[in-house]
Amino acid sequence: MTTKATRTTDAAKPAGKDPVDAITAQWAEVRPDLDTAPMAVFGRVYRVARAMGDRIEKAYDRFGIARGEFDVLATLRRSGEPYTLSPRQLSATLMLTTGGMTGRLDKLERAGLLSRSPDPHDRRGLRVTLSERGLAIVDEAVVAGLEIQHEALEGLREDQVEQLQELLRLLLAGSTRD
Amino acid sequence: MTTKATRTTDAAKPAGKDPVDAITAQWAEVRPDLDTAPMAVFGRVYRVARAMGDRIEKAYDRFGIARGEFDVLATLRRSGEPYTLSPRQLSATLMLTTGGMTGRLDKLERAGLLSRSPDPHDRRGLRVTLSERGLAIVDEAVVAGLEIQHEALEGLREDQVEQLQELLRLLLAGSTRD
DNA sequence: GGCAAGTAGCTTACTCGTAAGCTACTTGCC
DNA sequence: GGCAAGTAGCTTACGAGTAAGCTACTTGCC
Repeated sequence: MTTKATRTTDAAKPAGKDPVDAITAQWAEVRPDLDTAPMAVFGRVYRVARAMGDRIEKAYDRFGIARGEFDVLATLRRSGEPYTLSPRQLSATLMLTTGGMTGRLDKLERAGLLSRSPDPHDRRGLRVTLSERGLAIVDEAVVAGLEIQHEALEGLREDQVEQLQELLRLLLAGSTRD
Repeated sequence: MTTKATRTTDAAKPAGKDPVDAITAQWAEVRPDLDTAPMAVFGRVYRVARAMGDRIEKAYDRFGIARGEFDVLATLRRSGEPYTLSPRQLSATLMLTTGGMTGRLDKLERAGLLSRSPDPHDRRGLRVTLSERGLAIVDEAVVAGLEIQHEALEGLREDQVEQLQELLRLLLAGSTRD
């Protein structure tokens, strides 16, 4: 299945030029000594992340939550019943400072999507629990988000998605090792 | 990386589990009705973007610039001599509001890496020009950044990088169309 | 030529994140 | 048991972005 576009810049593969091609071409012109291949890879990664982040943010709008707030609800949701975690677990999972988590929890608690209660076993700690409304909203929102993501993958065949998956796994490993 | 996580070519799902696998597995448990494949793709994209952003930010530290500031300098640099663009062109290219661009230019001008001068043909406008120091710094910083990115790609063979490139091109197209 | 509409860049108010420091509580060691 | 060190969550100060509104200038149309 490897119809790989080995030849660098011929009329090889389907995809046309995109903004990242324009940028790397400009670099090649002014700094021909640089190997711009990595730039093209990560440039596209950044743009996909940003574009999809914006789209999904917009999809969550109608549920009255921002993306970071969805992430909190989703982390609680996927932890399973009783949908309870500590602020510490949440901030660790979401790679957020504890101060940032305090803010998100404040907003979500005010909106009635979760509640904070004292941890019965550790008086320093709290237990954050999804409310019924929070559960309902996250269960709808996750579907809405997946739909957006699914659409973005429509241009890829099944086997290409799998291939991409494997390559991204390697890329993530390389990007986070040490 | 460690030993031989590079046996990607066979039926065997090669690379070991990563945090994204854990998340999708959790979702599969509590919501077996969902197709979590898109989540796995974009989850890795987000994580790569964030991890590499952090690394590169750190690499630019020694040049005294933040990543967003590098982007401004880089846009000027790759535009070629005389390294001059308008704030409007910069904010459009970098997908930044004009207010945000004002702030970045303020910082960079204060640091002596660029200068603002009136546009001789349009008295509303400005021309932003890279200073000699700005040029020197961006030329060093771009190499430092590429080095980080190159390292992150070490776990991939040449042909895998090309394949990834093509797939990301499709993904970006799907993520930004409409 | 004159005026409405558009554009360039800056300012202001606000949001959401971090870093660092605080208090309260728990843990480990003697 | 008692105390130093560690941990949980909140607060404060700050940074960097957006959205919206401002002034100054340009453009297009009559």
